[in-house]
Amino acid sequence: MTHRTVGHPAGLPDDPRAHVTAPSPECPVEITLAALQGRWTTLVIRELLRGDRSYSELRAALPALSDKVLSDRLAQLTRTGVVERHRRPGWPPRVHYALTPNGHRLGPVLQALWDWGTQTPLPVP
Amino acid sequence: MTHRTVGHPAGLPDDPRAHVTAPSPECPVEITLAALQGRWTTLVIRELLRGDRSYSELRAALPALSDKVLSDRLAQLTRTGVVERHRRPGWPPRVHYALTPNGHRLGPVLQALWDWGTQTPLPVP
DNA sequence: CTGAATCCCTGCCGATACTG
DNA sequence: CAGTATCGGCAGGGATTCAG
Repeated sequence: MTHRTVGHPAGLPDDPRAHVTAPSPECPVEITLAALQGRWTTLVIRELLRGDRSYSELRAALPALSDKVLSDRLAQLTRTGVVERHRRPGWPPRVHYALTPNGHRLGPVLQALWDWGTQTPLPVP
Repeated sequence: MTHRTVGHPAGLPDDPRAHVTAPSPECPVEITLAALQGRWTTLVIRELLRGDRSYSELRAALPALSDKVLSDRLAQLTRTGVVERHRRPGWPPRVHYALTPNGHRLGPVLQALWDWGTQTPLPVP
């Protein structure tokens, strides 16, 4: 959502996207949130941060995740440049999924999310 | 979503939430994503990172944001411990919103999201 | 001024069934 | 094995209107 949150530690000196007054898909914050968006997304990324996985390995690791949503998530992550598909020719079909370099850079991002969550009491519903 | 993303830099040595196999509201990553969730949320936080704001100042800063969604967001952020409300007695009613200490700690989180987004090419639709 | 209540519409996600 | 097709329920969010 277009931030220049605190100081200018790492962003451009005066990025115009830091001053937008409405949600914009070009804002870096929204780009990242869009990549992480959707139920199960971060769990799939977590599995792949531990190493490459085939489709069935992902299904086994996340048993409650349906085929439809799993392939949706893998397609989304492929579109957003987080994940790469690798097809092995022959039979039976074998497809491996691996994080791209960009995908690996989500490690620190998830760590930041984890850290804030551990310092925060659960909201009282 | 329950991660222990890379190594154990800051999390507990063996937090069970790092191994959950389904989305869980107790996972620190999900707690944070829930706090940031929803359209306009991060823009509201950005405004408040720049300093306290009254309701009408927030409306002026984000003109395309409707009353309903603005009060929804402020209620959500209050529930999640990010924002505090301060009513000024008297007339006309004046309400100021300010980040809590926890809210200020979202600065580095948004910075991490910003940084990843700037290193990532926009997906080709 | 600062919201809450209502209505409607859209898009997500889960379940099930089917294909290369 | 690795997906796609289809359907339905439900929640998110925008516009408008009403209230303290």
